[in-house]
Amino acid sequence: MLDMQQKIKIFKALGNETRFKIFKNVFTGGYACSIDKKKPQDDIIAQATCVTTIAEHFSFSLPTISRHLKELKDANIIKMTKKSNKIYIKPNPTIIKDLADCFADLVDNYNDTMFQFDNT
Amino acid sequence: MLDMQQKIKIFKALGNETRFKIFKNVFTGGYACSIDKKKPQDDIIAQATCVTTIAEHFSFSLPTISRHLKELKDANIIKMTKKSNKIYIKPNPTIIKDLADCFADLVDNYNDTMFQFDNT
DNA sequence: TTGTTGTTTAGCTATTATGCTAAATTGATA
DNA sequence: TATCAATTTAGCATAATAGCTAAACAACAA
Repeated sequence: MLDMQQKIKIFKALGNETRFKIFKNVFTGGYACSIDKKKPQDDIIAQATCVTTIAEHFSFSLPTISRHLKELKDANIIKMTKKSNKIYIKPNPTIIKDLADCFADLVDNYNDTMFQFDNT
Repeated sequence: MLDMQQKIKIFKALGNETRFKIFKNVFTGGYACSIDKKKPQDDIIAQATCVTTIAEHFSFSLPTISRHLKELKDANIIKMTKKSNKIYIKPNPTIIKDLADCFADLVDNYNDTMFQFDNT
């Protein structure tokens, strides 16, 4: 699935408050692109959002948000699709699923083999 | 369960190669404390490991590893128990379980409500 | 008491991360 | 073509991170 370096990249990306908030909102649909709200049915990625819209939710500058988004993209947490002169941002649920599975496996494996631990 | 700041702390802690390796090995039993190997049955936390033993697996200095362990402890990822003049390190599986659950929920919620996404 | 082992703290340096503004780029539109 | 809107790149300042060595501390052993 995910190799160690990929995992570390994901953790690094999510270990920053601004990026974590972006991640959470992108995933839970917390953002809506103002333009798309007017004509959702016209657009195949109507539920996606764009860079400027996300930046509006923060007090940081647009370039700063842009760079945070790049990091989330490089960690494969979000997907960015250019359409005309805008970039639509979507979550990448498969990678988060992989991460959840990897943690769950770790815990399962731990419970199976290390039951003799005293975890007080 | 975990609030946002706790999650960010966990991600920050795991977003470093050395700490990630320590975390992985502590969880999977990759370390064994040399002293305890001689008399495992005598010790209630025989499967645990200690600071010096972990440091032996890295080319970094002992103080450096000590500080990494402190960060993992502060993020609640590991538990450190002092016994005589040694500190035993154990994983904290509950927090990792919480994290796995939180990711899994995110994905489930995403799949339920955002099925109209085109995730190509 | 003196020494030994295990660990942390202090203080330093180098690198990385995070913010900014200004300028560049890209695509759409008048 | 000129302009506008959306985004990124460049260059800079500051803060945080991660490494080191030396020194301190804590518990045990001789």
